[in-house]
Amino acid sequence: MSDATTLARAPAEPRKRDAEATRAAILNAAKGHFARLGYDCAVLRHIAQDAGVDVALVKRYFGGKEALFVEALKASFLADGMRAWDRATFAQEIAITLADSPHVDEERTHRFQFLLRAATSPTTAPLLNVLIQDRFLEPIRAWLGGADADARARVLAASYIGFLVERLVRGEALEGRERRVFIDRVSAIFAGLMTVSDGPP
Amino acid sequence: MSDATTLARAPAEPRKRDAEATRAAILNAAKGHFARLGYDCAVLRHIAQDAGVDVALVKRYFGGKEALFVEALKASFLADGMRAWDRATFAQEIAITLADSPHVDEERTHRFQFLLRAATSPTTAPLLNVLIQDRFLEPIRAWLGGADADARARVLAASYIGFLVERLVRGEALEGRERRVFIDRVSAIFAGLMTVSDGPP
DNA sequence: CAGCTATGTCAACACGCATTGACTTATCTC
DNA sequence: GAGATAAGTCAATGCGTGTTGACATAGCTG
Repeated sequence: MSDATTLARAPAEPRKRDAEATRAAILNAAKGHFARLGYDCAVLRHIAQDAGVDVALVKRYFGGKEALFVEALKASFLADGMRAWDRATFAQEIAITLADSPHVDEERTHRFQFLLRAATSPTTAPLLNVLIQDRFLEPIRAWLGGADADARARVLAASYIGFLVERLVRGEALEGRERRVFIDRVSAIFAGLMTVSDGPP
Repeated sequence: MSDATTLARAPAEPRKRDAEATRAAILNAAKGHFARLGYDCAVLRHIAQDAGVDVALVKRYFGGKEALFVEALKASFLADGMRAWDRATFAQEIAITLADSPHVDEERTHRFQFLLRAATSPTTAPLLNVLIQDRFLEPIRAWLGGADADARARVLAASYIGFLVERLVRGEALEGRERRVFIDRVSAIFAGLMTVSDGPP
């Protein structure tokens, strides 16, 4: 396998010299690998190979693995934030996505998987607190609005992550009645968190 | 640091020769390390050192890292299952625990962290499907009972895992009003999942 | 075209880890 | 008490990884 790939890759394209482009290619490959494998299991060599460049370039452009990780994490979150979700369909839409297979949605949930992997790796968890607050919790909080938005955002974010994990280990879409009930229950939870509480002000 | 511990440990106790005991010590240390660090970041040498034995013994008694992991995982789940929770206070109790710092509860949630870490490591995730079904989802399902217990158990388990992650990255207890609202919302979710649906049979 | 600089390549190094087999010694049996 | 066997120790090996600096060359600049 190893010699096959080596031989196949070698004479392909001498690769145009373009700093911007290769930097972007590395970053892009890194996002995927970190999201799929987490910091500890991701391998620089594989990332580089995926981007079609030499490993040494990640040092030149990013300085090291950890720096690359931080950069990729930021870039992943820059994407769209808590964009204009339709409040009427939000809960249902998310629930359906979560009932599906993890593979149908890879593009959109990549950044959340990234977050999940980062949060559960003991190496990277310490780097997260600020980013979580600023780019994850805060947008959700703002989008939710109303009283106690901070606590509600916390619960919403946590549940979401949990469903993400569940979908990850489940590996395939839910079917039939279980799927329907799952969607109902999950969307009920999200919907409940969108409404402001009945408690004292 | 290294020489200090080495010197301190060396002349302490020559360690009685007891296969059962050392095997148990290794397993016990392993449970803690795997739960805290996950499979990939856990280090056999540290586990052995923690158990007060030589690394070579984990090979003798378990065969290798992966085998030790599986053993520890099983042992962790054997503990008590979904034991006799009081249905009246269940939701509230869990919510309070989740609002607290992850450190106050280490003993009881160790096995769930173990599960979480195992589920989110790409190396060990494949080993989990059966165990998840048999020793995690199924007990919850049985405890919940009623219609659509499988789907509800799924949602309950997923939410719980999510809250666990949130508490993990939060690192400290919630305080004041945010804490109260958090507890209310979370226990509402769990309570909701305990009641059988209003949908069609 | 000559020469310079940014860009890309290569081969090694250092380190941590799991694994392994040969060696030592306690504990038990006859 | 002598010998056997289980229990524990030690040092070394091999592999994968991040990192690094020396080297090659494309593409621009004068």
